[in-house]
Amino acid sequence: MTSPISPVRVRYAPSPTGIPHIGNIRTALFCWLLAKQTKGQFIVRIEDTDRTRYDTEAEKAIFESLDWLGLDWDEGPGKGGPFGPYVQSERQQTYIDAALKLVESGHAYFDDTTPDQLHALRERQRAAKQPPRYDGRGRHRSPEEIEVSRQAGSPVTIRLKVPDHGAVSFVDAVRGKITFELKELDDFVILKSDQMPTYHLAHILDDKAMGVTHVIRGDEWISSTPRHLLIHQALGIEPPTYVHVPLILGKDKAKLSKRHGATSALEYRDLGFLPDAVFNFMCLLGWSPGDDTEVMTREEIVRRFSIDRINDSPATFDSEKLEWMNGVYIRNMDEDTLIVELLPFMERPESEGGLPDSVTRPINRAYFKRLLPLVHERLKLLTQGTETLDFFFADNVNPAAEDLPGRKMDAEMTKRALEAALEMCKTVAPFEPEHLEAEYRSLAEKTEMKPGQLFSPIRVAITGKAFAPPLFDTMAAIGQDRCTERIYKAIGILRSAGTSPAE
RNA sequence: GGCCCCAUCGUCUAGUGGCCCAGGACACGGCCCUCUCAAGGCUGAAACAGGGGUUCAAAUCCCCUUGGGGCUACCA
Repeated sequence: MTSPISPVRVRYAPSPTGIPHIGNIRTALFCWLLAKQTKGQFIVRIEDTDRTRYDTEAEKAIFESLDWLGLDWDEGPGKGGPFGPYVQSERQQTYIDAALKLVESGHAYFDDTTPDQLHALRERQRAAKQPPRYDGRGRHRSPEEIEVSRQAGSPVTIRLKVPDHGAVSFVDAVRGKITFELKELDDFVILKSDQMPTYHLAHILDDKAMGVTHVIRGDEWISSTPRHLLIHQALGIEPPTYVHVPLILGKDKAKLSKRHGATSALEYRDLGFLPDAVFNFMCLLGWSPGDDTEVMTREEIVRRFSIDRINDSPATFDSEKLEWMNGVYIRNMDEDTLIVELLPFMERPESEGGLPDSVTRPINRAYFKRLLPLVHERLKLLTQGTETLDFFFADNVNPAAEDLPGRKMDAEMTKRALEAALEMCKTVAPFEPEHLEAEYRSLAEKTEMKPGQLFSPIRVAITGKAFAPPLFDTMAAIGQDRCTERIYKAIGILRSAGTSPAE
């Protein structure tokens, strides 16, 4: 149960039936980590044997997610490798051959029970309070009967013969020994009537063919592992090491799914999260390095990762903590890198969260570079660039009258503050942060206001917001003329509010 | 229903029989810093699901109960 030191061959084998969610991708992450750590291989294989649920978009999303998180694979689609193809639908013949061989060796048999009959059987069992289970009726069908069904166009499957007594057990690398009674299992389908294998058959054949040493997969597979063990036995091959990792649950403690809001890696990307932060955070869901370290580089995680330290219990996804960690990563980022990340978000159309459409694209980089230090440590998400910087670019700042007064200020006092501020703004020179601060502080003294009281209305007048970067840096960056205009405008807003009957 | 898995603060977790009247992190409260918001510092509240064993000693081992989850498809 110790971590392997010899190189592993591990695979991430998603089925393209939906956008992969965090729980699913986290499994890929664990695979990747183990491969990197042991200098083994990380294989990606597309399990598209369910033709009815196949979705091109899902397949695209799988690769996009992997790319975005930087989980590069050694063998797989688009990359090739010595054991291809890495798409199951292209390996169909091997599954058919194997299934047929299992029939020949007496481990499996043809079954022509129709879906309707199966359904009726289950209904009867349910009504009789019996566990719904296939009753093995196909075991007694003669080759002739099967042939008749086949000619008649009835669906024919191949099922594995499961012994009706005995038990199978295996040692899971994270949970230890797990045993199942065989009488709990029914004869299950290994080759469907459309000649495609089920997951159970296909993955075993592929893993064997591809030399997979460790099967790392979600907890939900524990219950089908006895089936997989049985197939190995029938095929006369050794099973791999099983590593069942705990599931990731949504806020309601149910297995993560679409209805939990943002659940795919790609959604987090679009929300403004950094791949490194998501990577780091996901590693900590179901694994920990053993001390209190949480923020780690990829290299550090690769070095410290171990199967022994994978948790037994499921984790609930807490996006608040992810947001905090994203902030940490943003703060640790150098400015030039951050600019590159931030610009695309701010240059999106206004309707998609970008700067107002009136602001010309591309954004002036030199100006942007000057602004970034003012907000750098305030950002938690890349999408927040727009809201924290928009007033530097757009001149349509339009504060509401009731937002202008600071704490413990009435409209009259606010107006006085702004009028004094306006006079100074027109003439003060140089228009530099230190000088501005000194001047405005003495203005506060002269007008017998607390600095905060004077600064508050100015801040709102200039930025349109109660929360903004340091005032004088902001003013200097915006420039004397634009500041003057904005303060003037704010006074106007205050005046008309004061005279309106609604007040 | 049956089978399987799981069970430490709200959340992620440390803890592998004594170092634990349980440590860290997020979130939350207070204080400090401060032109606002952040960031930072200090600090507070907050958990071993319950019951039985085993042991000199249990969050840690065993059993039961309870709770949660997964599976029970010609889906993966």
